[in-house]
Order: sequence, then structure tokens, then C-alpha cells
Amino acid sequence: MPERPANAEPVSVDRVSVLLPLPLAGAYDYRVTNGMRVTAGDFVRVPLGRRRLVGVVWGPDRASIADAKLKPIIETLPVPPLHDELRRFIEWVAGYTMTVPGAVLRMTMSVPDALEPPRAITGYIITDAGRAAPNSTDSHLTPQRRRVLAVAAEGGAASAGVLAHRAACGSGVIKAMVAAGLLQSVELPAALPPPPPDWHAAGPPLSSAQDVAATDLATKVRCGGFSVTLLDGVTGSGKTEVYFAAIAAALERGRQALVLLPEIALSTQLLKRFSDRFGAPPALWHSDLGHAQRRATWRHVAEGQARVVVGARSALFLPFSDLGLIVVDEEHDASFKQEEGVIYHARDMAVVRASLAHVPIVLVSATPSLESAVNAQSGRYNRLHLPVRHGTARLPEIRVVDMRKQRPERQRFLSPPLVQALGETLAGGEQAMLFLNRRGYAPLTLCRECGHRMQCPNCTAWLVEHRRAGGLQCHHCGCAMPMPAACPNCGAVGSFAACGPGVERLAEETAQRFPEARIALMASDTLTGPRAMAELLERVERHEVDVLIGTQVMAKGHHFPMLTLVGVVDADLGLSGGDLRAAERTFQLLHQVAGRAGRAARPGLVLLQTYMPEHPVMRALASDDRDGFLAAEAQSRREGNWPPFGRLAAVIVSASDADAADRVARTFARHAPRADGIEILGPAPAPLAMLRGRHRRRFLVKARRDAPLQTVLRTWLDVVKLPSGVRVQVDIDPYSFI
DNA sequence: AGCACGCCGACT
DNA sequence: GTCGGCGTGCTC
Repeated sequence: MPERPANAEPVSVDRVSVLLPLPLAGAYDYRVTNGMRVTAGDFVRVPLGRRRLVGVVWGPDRASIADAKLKPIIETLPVPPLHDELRRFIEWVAGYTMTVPGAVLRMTMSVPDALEPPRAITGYIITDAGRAAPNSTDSHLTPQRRRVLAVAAEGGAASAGVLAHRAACGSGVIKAMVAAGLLQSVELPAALPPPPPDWHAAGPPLSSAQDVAATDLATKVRCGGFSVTLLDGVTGSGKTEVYFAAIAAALERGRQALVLLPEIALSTQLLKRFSDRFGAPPALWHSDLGHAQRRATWRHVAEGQARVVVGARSALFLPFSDLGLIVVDEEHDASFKQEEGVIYHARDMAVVRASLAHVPIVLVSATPSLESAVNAQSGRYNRLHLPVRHGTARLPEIRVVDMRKQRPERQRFLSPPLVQALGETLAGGEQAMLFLNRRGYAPLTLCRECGHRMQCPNCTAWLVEHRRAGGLQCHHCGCAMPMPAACPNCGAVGSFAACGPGVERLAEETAQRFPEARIALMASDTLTGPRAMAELLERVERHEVDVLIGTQVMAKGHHFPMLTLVGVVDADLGLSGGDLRAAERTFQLLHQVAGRAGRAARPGLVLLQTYMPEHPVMRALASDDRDGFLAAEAQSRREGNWPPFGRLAAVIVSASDADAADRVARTFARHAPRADGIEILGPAPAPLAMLRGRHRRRFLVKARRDAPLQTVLRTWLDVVKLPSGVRVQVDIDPYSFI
């Protein structure tokens, strides 16, 4: 049984504050009735209005309300209390992201069910009478009852639903048979905790660089205490085995480890390696988890039985009983940024949690974020470098195709060099990949008669034509409509022209050019689920696919030994739009995509189609000069005082009425504070001026690193009283500028 | 987040 | 004449 945290101060007065997982302004006070013992961190059930809710004892009462209004705590729940470390983390995140603490607590208490005493699951077993019944002469059994008895005699205890299903009857039959004494009910044991990973097992042999890094991390874990280490190694250098050594050290100390991943669905290879290494799978945490599984895992984490959790960003808020290590794999990945509700960056918040828990954290990447690279450079973070590819594989050759000189034919998107390379690859019996980060058939549909462009009614965005699914779709709000028969503006029939390529259109062109090639499409909307993904990957691995065409979902690390050509159809795509991190992100993405080519003994070739061959991103990719690129990027950010050298916040005012949004934005502008080291830019229409039917105006707040950004924002935003229907959202450290 | 209270349209 | 829409406000 886990112990109470030693650092939680007992709160044995007759009033305490309780934080509820609701967006209330703060914790509410409750009365502790005589004889009840409550400690900060305890999960308690309290009345709120006419509801009964579970909250967490947060500390001494805030004395904010008269005794007469206080309601008593109903009961304490038999769950390990929330650690001091996690309570401080919740408050820290709330303060940093400028949300109320209850909203952050809600992320920890995302499985309300897990807090309730596990309800007993009733199973049924056959009785002696039931065993005898089929052979007894005087019993007249219905066929259903016979089948149930046969099923029940075979196996052990099973729930009514399972028994009924196996015997192909209704569950009413089971009930009646209990009454007749043929079956009896028994209590089924709760879901078993996952088997503990075995840290004794030796991992695969390590290269000397791996060994140095592994020993360093393991030592940090054994000694405990906060430290940040950037584990920086090219694709295939064996970073995973290195941080597995750190996990083994945490397990050896009897502590838990958390591994954060950007996309859990894409990590089957990681999970397999984990099981191979530790003889048992880790506990998983992600949004696709079933309810029962969530509930069980939450409890196992809280009770310390789940030793290693591999999860998406929300796993950061799990109530670990004894966290000893955090690993953030693919730390540069933009999907660590949560963009809805509580807006936070899981990598940055993971560093904070590690610091509050006094444990080491490892940030892992082949293309570190500029933030992490700068911190490693300045010595704030440790750096471990794995310079060479493990094994025999060579890095692919990256060539830039200048699209101004090597133009594709009209309405085609593959340049002559790429077509030629594709032909050679296919002729050689090898596989190719075409990368284009654009779903659907064509990103823009316009009328040739009047020039009308098909636009989303709710968002400032073109509608994307999808031929496979049929019709037009908005990729921002999800609205879909059939392709109209005539132009909605001029009524012309058959005048629509598809402009630009999506992956579907590329597949069409590839099929026309190479009719023999077996082509597969891989985009988030063509994959119906995690299984579809796994099946497609297997088909590619078995070489039942010659050309794999896809979007970003294809970029993550899968090993395809026969894949020797990668064509990046539009390398410039991510560079437009004035996004602060556009260059950095494009470099990371294309570097990752390029890494798909030639991973086994075969040399790989990567062709980057670009109209900007002189762009620093293209040059850095072609000359494999990641550090030079990062240094140049850092320099330009330093000059502009942009992150990570300065800080940034976005304030977005939105309303369904455009005038209301404008009025409120102007009011904010009039009250803009003049604080030292803080500059307020705007208001301007947000990059998506209309999103999901709401008009958006944006301020960018640029602050020196040492300026009290949140404090200034708080006082600014508190001055303006919002009319109904107008919302203000603050995004500290904005990433996507959408 | 829920749940109630509170003021204006189509029905037993 | 009521049932019901969801806008606003409160919950210790």
C-alpha cells in the first residue's frame, strides 16, 4: 500500500478548502465534521448546489465565506491522496497558463469513476445441482439452459453478459438459472495490475557512445534530484535503448517512470521494443483508451502498481505515487502543444513537473527544438550526443529540385527528376514514398467563369475537394458538403477547376505515369483507426506496395528496408504564413521524412521539390547541417527578441458577431498596459479570422524574458468587462499561429 | 461544469 | 391557456 506523502501538512481544523475539478475561480471552503480526519491531498466528496462532487482537500480554509454558509464534507474516498508535488504542479500550471486551478485539476481527475470504490463485478459459476442436471432423468432443461450449463462447466467464473453471449441466449436465462439453483454468483477479482517490467534483464549490446549516455542517465536517476538532459541523436542512433537504461534505473530504485510521446497510436514499434527489453508491456495512456482501461490504469498509477506509463501529453497529469523519471520522446514535436481548454505545452510542463518532483527528465530528439538546443548550448540543460547511426545503415543523399527550372507539365506536380527517380526505383524493385502534407484531392476549387472560390461558411479557409470521400470539406471546422452542380456565384455549370495537389491527386498522377505500380494512400482521413495503420504498414513491409503516398502521419519512424526513394512534393508548404517557427518546423518535418529512405543496407535518395532552393531550410537539409541551421535560426530569433530569447503570448478575442469582436478588441487596445519590457501588438484579424463561426481578433504580447508577463496580462484582461457572447482566450507561448 | 431561474414562441 | 428554447448567474 502506498504511504501518505510525508510532506503533506495535516489540516485538522474544522474548515478546509477543497478544490473541485470545475472552472470555478478557486477552492471552496467546507466544514470538517467532528471525528473526521482530513489531510491536504485527500479526495473528498462534498456537496455543491444540489450536486455531490469529488474534490481534493487543498489546504487551510480561505476564510472567504461565513460559517453559516459552509457545508460539511460528506466523506473521504479510499484513494491514495494527491501528492504535494502534484498539487503544486497543478497550481503552477494554472498560474502559468492563466487558467483556474480547477480546470487543471480536471485533467488529473479525468476518470471520476476511478475514485469510487471499485464496484464488485459479479460472476457466475455452475453449482453441483447444475453439474448434475443434464444427466438427471427428472430434469427437463431448455436448450438455452443446456448450452449455458455446458459453457459454465467448461470455464471458471464469468459475468452474466459473457455467459449469455457464449451460450447465445439472453441474460434473463442466467438470472432464472440462479433462482433455480443451477448457477451461483461469485465476486470476480478487480482488474489485475500490469505485470512489473523486469529491470534485471540485460538490454541489447550498446555502442560506446550509447553506453556513455546510458550510464550518465542511469546515474542521474539513481542519485535523484532535478536535472534536464537533452538526448540528441540522429535517426537510428539508438536513443531508445539509452533511455530504456534510465527507465531500468528508475525501476531498480522501485520508482515509476513516465514516457511522453506525441502520437501513441504510431508507437507500436516502441511498445514492442519495450516488451522485448523488459519482458512486460508498459501501462498506456491516451485518448482512445476504453473507459474500463482508463479507470484501471489511473488507479494502478495512483497505487504505484503501474511502474512505467507510456502516454500522450495528458499522461503528464496522472497521480503517480512515486515518480522517479520523465522521458519526453520526439521532444520537438508540435503536437505536445495542447491547443484547447487548458492551453499548455506538455514538454515544457514536463520539465516543471520534474523540477517540482525533484527527478531527472530526458528530452529526446533527432531534431531538437530550438528551445532545447539553446538551453543545451547555454548549459541550462545537459546534453548527451549520439553521433553515428547504429549498425550499417547510411544517411540518405538529399538533393534539391529547383522547380523554377524543372517544371512539371501543366496540371502535374511531379518534376522530371522525381519522375525519373521514381521510374528507376520501381524498375529496381524497390519502394518509394511521396510526401505531401495536404489531405484530399485539391486544396482549392474555383470557377473558371467568374473566379469564385469555394470557401467555408464558418472559417476563413478554402474548402478542400475530397474525391474518395466525395464532396468538399473544411479542414478547420470539419463541415462537409457535396460538390455543387453549378457555381454558387454565377450559376455556370461544369466550370469548376481543381487547383493544386492533395495526396489523392498525387496518387492519380502516379497511377497514370506508372500504371503497374501498386500505390497506397496514407493520410489521417484514409486510416480508419490504429488497426488500419498497422495493416497498411504490414503491407508496405511485405512489399505489397510500391509507392506509398501520404501526409504527416507517414513521417514518424517506421522501418521499411526496401524504401530507397523519398520525394517531398512541396517542400515549401510549411514555410508560408509568417509563423515564427515555420522554418524550424519545416526542417524537423522534412528531416524526419528524409530519414525514411535507405534505413537498411541500401542507400537512400531524397528529392526535395522547392521553389526556394536558396532557403536556409533547403540548404541545411541538403548539406546535412542541422547545427548550422539551428545556430542561424537562434541568431535571428535573438535579434528579434523572439522566443526562446523573449516570451510571447497570444490574446484572442472572439465572438460570433464580427462587430462585437472588433468593439471589444478596440476596448482592449485602449486599455493596453505600458509595462517595461512588454510590447503589445494588435489587434489584428487572427490568422484564421473566422473559425468555427466565430470572428477572431488577436493581440500578440511580446515580453522580455524577465518581464512579469502573466501579471501584466491578468491586470489588463481584468479591466475590460466582457459583453455576453464575447470570449477572450490567452495562449502563453503560442505555437500554431492559427 | 451542471443546474436553476427567467423571460418569449408553438402546441396538448 | 401551458411546455420549452437556452441566456445569465451561482455553487463554499
